[in-house]
Amino acid sequence: MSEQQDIKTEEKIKNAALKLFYKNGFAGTKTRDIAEEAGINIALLNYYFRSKEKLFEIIMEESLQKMFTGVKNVFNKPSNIDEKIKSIVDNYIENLRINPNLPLFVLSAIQADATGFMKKTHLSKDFISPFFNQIKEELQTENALQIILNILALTIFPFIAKPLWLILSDMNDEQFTDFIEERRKLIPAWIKTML
Amino acid sequence: MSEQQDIKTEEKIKNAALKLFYKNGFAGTKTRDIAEEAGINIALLNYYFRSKEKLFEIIMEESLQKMFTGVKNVFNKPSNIDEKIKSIVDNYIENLRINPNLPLFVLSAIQADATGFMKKTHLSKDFISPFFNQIKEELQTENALQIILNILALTIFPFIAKPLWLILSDMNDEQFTDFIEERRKLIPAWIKTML
DNA sequence: ATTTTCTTTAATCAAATGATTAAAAACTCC
DNA sequence: GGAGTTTTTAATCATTTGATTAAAGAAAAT
Repeated sequence: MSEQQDIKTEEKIKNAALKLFYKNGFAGTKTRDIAEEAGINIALLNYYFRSKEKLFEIIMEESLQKMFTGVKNVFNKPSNIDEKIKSIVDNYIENLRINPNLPLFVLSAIQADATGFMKKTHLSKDFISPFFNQIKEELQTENALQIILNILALTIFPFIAKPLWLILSDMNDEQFTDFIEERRKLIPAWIKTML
Repeated sequence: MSEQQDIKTEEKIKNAALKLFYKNGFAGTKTRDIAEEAGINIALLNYYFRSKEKLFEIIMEESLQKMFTGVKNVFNKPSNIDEKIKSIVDNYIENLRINPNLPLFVLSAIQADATGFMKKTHLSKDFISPFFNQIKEELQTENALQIILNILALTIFPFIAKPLWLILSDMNDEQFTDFIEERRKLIPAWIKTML
């Protein structure tokens, strides 16, 4: 068996699918586009993944993994709040540099089918509870949820709004990268001033 | 001519189209779905709007209007920064209460076709310049762009991430509304502490 | 009332699209 | 090197989908 080759073809399809799903969503991505992008025959897509839908589910599952595994570990790490905030921001920005349109992909898919998503994912309150409780107790604030959402908003939103922001701010890609690098340092400071 | 009836049918189609485009995007929305949602024959869609694409462009144009006209006026109003920040947040939250998934719709569409969008819209640096310069000059800060993005992020992101946030925070719709109402007051204060 | 114009419908078309099939090609193992 | 297995391809199918057409129905104008 050409183990090496098998993995390569399967991976080629997944890479192509990810790229197109991220850009155009499920309905906007045609199996023929994926095949062309991957440089393979359309039938291979069904041979390896049975259907476009199954392929999408795999991409989605791995995307959720990328989006949440890192932060989950940070949430559960035994360190102080300042360190955690810094880690969360660093973690997200690092991931988003590699996959800038992962959030829009995930959030669009959830919006299109929130109930279907709920059934498949294992996300719940438990996910943020450790961090939520730490903020609430150590800082004696009732705004722990607001603060958590602020961290996510300040970090993730720029990537979601990037194409529009480039127009509004008249930046190019390189300037945007610098702009984000600046934010990476500023966001933890901003959050601290809110507390 | 049944002027009244005409407007009604056209409006029914537009309302149905907006609802479905917002939820499922352009590719995910089928003309038959729009027709069914509007309670009309498919041919009427083409009779009134020539094509699905033209209908989409109209919805997009009106959406951009809703998304930017209000803020543009605030930007250009001769008032102090604190007042402006408050107005921007109030303005957005009011609009987003009515059309919660407008931002995701617009941002997804831009991502799918950034160049096509650039050609049609008249947005540019000029849009934020008045507010940008005011912040820069009155507050002597180099972070004016970061601050503007923060206002947008803190205000808009919760609506984009709403379906996911409801799961993560274990809120229901009513609690989310209260949560946003709280933010409406908190965001201007948070921004002030950043300056 | 009758003609004319505007609106709506059912039926249909052509292209796009997800999926399958049968056969060829490549590879593995003996 | 040949049987058996896995991978790949070209061709095709059935359905979906955006759009059109021709005719019916409703309203307006004369």
